[in-house]
Amino acid sequence: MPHELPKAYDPTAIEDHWAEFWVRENLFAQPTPEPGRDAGQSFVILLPPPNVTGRLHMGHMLNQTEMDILTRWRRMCGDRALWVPGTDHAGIATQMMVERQVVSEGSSRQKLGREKFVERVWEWKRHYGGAILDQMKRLGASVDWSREYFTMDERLSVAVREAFVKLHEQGLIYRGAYIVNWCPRCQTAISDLEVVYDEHKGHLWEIRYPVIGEDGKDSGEFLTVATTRPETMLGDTAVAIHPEDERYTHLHGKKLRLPLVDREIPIILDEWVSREFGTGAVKVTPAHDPNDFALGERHHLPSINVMDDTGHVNENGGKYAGLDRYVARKEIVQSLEERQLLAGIKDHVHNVGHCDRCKTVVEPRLSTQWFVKIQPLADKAIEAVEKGHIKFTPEMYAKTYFEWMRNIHDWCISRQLWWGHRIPAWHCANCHKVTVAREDPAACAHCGSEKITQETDVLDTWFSSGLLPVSVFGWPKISQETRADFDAFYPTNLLVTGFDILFFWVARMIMLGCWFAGDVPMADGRPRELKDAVPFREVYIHALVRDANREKMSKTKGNVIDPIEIVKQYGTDAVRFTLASMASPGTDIAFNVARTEGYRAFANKIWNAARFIFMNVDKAAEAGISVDRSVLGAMPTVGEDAPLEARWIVAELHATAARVNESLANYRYDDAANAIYQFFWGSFCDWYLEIVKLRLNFEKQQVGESAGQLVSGNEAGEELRSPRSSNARDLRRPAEAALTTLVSVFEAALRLLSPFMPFLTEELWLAVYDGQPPAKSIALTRYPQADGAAKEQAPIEEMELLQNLIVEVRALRKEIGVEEKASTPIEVRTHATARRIFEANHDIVERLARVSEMRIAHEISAGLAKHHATAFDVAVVYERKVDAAAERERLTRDIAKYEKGLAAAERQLGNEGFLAKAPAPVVEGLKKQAGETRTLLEKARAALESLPKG
RNA sequence: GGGCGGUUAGCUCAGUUGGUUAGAGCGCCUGCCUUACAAGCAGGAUGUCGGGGGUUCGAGUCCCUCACUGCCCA
Repeated sequence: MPHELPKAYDPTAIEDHWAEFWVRENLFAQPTPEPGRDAGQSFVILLPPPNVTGRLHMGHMLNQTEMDILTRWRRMCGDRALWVPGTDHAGIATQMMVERQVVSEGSSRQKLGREKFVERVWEWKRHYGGAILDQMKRLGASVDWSREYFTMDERLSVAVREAFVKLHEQGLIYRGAYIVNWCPRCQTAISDLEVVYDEHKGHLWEIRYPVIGEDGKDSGEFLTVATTRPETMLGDTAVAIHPEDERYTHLHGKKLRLPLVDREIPIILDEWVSREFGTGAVKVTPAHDPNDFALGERHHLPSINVMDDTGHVNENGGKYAGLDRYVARKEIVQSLEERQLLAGIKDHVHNVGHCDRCKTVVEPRLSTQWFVKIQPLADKAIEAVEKGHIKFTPEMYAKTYFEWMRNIHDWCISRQLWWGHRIPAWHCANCHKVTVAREDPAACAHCGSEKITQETDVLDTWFSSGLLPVSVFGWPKISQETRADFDAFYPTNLLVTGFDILFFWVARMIMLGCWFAGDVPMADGRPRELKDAVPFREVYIHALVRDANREKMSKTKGNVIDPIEIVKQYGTDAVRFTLASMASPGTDIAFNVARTEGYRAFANKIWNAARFIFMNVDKAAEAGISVDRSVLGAMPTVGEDAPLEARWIVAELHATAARVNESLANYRYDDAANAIYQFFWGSFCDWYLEIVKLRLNFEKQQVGESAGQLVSGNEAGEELRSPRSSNARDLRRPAEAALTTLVSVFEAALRLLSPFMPFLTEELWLAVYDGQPPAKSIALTRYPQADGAAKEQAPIEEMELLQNLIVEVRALRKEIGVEEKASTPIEVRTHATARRIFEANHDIVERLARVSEMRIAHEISAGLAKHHATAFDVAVVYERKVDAAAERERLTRDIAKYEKGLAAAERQLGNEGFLAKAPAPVVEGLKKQAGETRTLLEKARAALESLPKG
């Protein structure tokens, strides 16, 4: 059956097909292992669940490419590989999106009511929620789709509820009025992490507060306070000064009259106050500032909340009630000015917190929320990393992790939303106590009253995603019958993610995982130690994908690259390879399509190599020669009598496989990708394919044409024989052997490449087997592993010598202007070892350097242009005059280079300290190199002198 | 304000415990449609490794310092 491939590789023609095939065939499903049967080593990765509302961006693609490469690689290495996909319900984001939709229909969330609104969100999810995973399918992610989860699934909701109840039982959940970050637009509390700070040019208003005298009337004196948020003065309950601030000593114990509100407030003394900032007197608003709240606690001050859920002044604001906070600010400043209570306005740059989700300025506000007392969980999480149970790559991120973990604040987990896991707590109208329960209670657990209502708040989205490593494998319902998944797959091996969710997600998973998995005994019944309670053993943090100019991609800048678009243009494989080759740990990726173009060319190169190979396989078949398929699928080997190029390419393949495996083990995707690229293009295509053309001679059965004939130089006419000449009686055998090596090396190289370029390799691999593949997919074959014995140096060194000769001849030809098509004789002066190699492989030199005849000579004939290497001198026999000026320039440059190098080497070798202290191999290496440089220098100098003058 | 990075060829980046004359891709220059591939082949040019100081026989690599730059936290 002839293989017919189009001349240029068109990824769009095959990618959709394979993407669908992999999903349809459920190729990457990893079934639950049979209990009690050790099915080998697991490799488990959890996909960081994208928001269900999300669209795939470049960051996702990088993340997924890295995970897919590792998963495919481990799977091919024989591990029980499992990559679990899913989506996050993304509380605020999803609620906002559906809310907008509802509003556009003329309705509203409130009009619909909670139940109907939540049903609408589910409906939305059913229709559009799969979009991002569909995009993922298109990228070829080798996940187990049968295990797809959604954080609001029943199964995962049970885990959320169990976690909450358990923490509550352990006294680690509390509810109370505290200052939280309030988003007036989302109308919910948000956690510290969800606040992003932006530098903002604002003002510092200085307000004069009248001091009340002994008589209870205004004394005529004022205390001036400075504030960036004058509207919060409505809620002031004190003014604080530093106890040792001499400017204000006389005011100790006095009271002030709060302007506009006309409330008496005390002057309090606290060392927290900075004497340098503003006027050294600070207004205290416990209900609207975290520092003030702490001050209020210390000094037992009342808290007066003056803001409602929407950021408008509430009834506590007197005549300002109902005004938006910024309108109120304006009016208050104006009123103060009218009353001559405004001492000044200064420009002031400060950081303002914004809602991570909607960018609205956050209002710190006193409000009743649910919190997790985090310290006990954090302690375990710190220990897990300190003791090395979890390893970070790059290691640097462990520092960031510790920094945050050691300064952690209690986690505000309640959100005033409708979309999410509703907090399993019931308020009693009778005794006002709270009942927290696994099953919905019918009555108050404290007084038995049936007048109970469920808490309306839902949990922070990260509470459920933080539980994923335990919940996707069945926690908390882990019984004798249901524990196989947990035993086989927990802890997961690796988490691959961006640093942006290091605290949001990674840290929370570590805390919750260590906390809850610790209660699950090991498969053999032993108690689980911390090292096995961790949610993952390693964390790989990848960089940010930026645009080609290193700018952060953002919608407002308009520099966002849509991965799907770029994939359509260049092919998924090329984009994946771009990301992999640039994914050096710790460095951001400047995504440059020029690189992608280069890797599309790489894909095309491989495609065409395949065309060449198939063409020859077909030609051979016509001559009755077929490839021995039984040798495919393993690591290729060759006998000692095989031609140099065969021994060389096999050695290179083994060396490359070793390097790729090692690089991947260290998350060096860039090293691995570059090694494969170099092998495929630089070694396999540029050298091996060109040489192997000499051997693929199927049609003609004549003898002695290419083998055994060698023109000797002036060596007394000695006839030299090629080692292959003994096989000359049957030319089919070497051709068949060459074809087999060619195909088997190519097949192995495809497997090596397949985690990086799954589509192209799938297509070509199947073509290699011509409809009779040993597996359904290349992804289910074995990954090439280097065999120590096959990694020999000799063929690599011999080949290098040959390559040097060929390159020198090509350069020489270019310099003296030999036409590309012309073949010329060459003269080579060399020592015995190199001579043997050159002579044995003269046909290679002849073909690759367009040499008509290789003459081994004692001396290069006078007048010929020549080049020098340490092992040989070579000249091209050609009548055209040497460009003496250009030659002089080149030699002068070379001489300068050699002199510099030699001087440096001799300086070191003359240094007694170096000789005494440097390790012997280094000294030996330097001596050898100095010797070689000296040879080259002498040769170059002689050549320069022998050049015709002028 | 605290913490953590980065600075290597025109561009984007490698350079793992200090060890020979610092690499790759892209781009650039020159010549080739050599029937696998012009998305190609062959040849070529390109660096005071941010500045300064130190440790060492030896520093792109370790230490100090300065400059510029990015990120995280408050």
